[in-house]
Amino acid sequence: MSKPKSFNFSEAPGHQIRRAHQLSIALFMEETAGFDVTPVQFAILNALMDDPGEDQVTLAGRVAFDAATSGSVIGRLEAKGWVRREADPADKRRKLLWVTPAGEKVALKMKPAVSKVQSRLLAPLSKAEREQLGALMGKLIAGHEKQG
Amino acid sequence: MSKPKSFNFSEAPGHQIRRAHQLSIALFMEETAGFDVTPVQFAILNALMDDPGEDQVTLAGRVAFDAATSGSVIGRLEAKGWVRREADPADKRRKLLWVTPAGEKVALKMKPAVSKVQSRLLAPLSKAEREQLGALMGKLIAGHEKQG
DNA sequence: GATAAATGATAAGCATGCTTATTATTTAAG
DNA sequence: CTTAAATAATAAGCATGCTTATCATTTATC
Repeated sequence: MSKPKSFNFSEAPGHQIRRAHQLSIALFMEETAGFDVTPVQFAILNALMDDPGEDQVTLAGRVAFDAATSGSVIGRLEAKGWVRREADPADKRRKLLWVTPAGEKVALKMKPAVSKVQSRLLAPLSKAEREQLGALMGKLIAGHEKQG
Repeated sequence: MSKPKSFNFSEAPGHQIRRAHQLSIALFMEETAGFDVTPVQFAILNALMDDPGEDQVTLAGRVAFDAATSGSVIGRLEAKGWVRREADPADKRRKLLWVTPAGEKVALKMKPAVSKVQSRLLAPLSKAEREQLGALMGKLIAGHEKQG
């Protein structure tokens, strides 16, 4: 309706994505309040449970984190006693990572809440629309990963 | 193919959105390198050009920023001489904002680069898919704004 | 008109998220 | 085998982005 003088902000894809990200994090924090785990921390905990003993670089790549950032996140997880870090005897540059039993317990206990975040986030869309969105986002991301 | 033990991460909407956000920012920084303007700073500059003399709260709401965050972002813009802050004589709590001529010049000069960010971001999608994505994201965001 | 509640801005504190630099270690090249 | 290049981790620095607390000002209430 309104003709913006400079830039149609609300329809800009970058802005939409930022807003969606903002909503996603807010819902996560709301649903998982009390666990004291951020979305990023949960992502790392979760990824590590799938591949125990992974090193930081591989892990960071798999969840698409900056290596420096994931290092500090893992440091916080280690401080909470949810992740264990150990030097690789075969390559002393590397530090291998394991989720501790306590960390695993927390991650498992959080799952229902995390599932609820997803359904709440996508609640405004129909089932068909959710699948469409997932497919489009997947294609968009994959398209950029190829020519990384 | 692989059956994840814990959580299908790459397909989780929150993760997709985070990745897309990451890509969006990276493209922005790449295309606008040399301007020394972050996506958030451009957003504010741009929003202010549409509504000169706006106060921080209204502005923050319009671009969906946290008030504290937008305050510090505006502080940096002010330091660069691109935004002018002035106390509202009618309500001394408020500070009204204007884009300076220098700020306006930078914002205008950046526009082609910003447009390119958008086309590069959406490049993996067809025209129809881009429109679909925009519509779905718009619906998702609007759905959450309603029950804010 | 004094006082309580609300509002706008800022500060402080924490957690990403990035870049660049540094250090330790390993691999590759000669 | 020694030196150069590459790699993994960390540190430091900056910019979001949020919460909570504080301060000044304004509005509402009695």
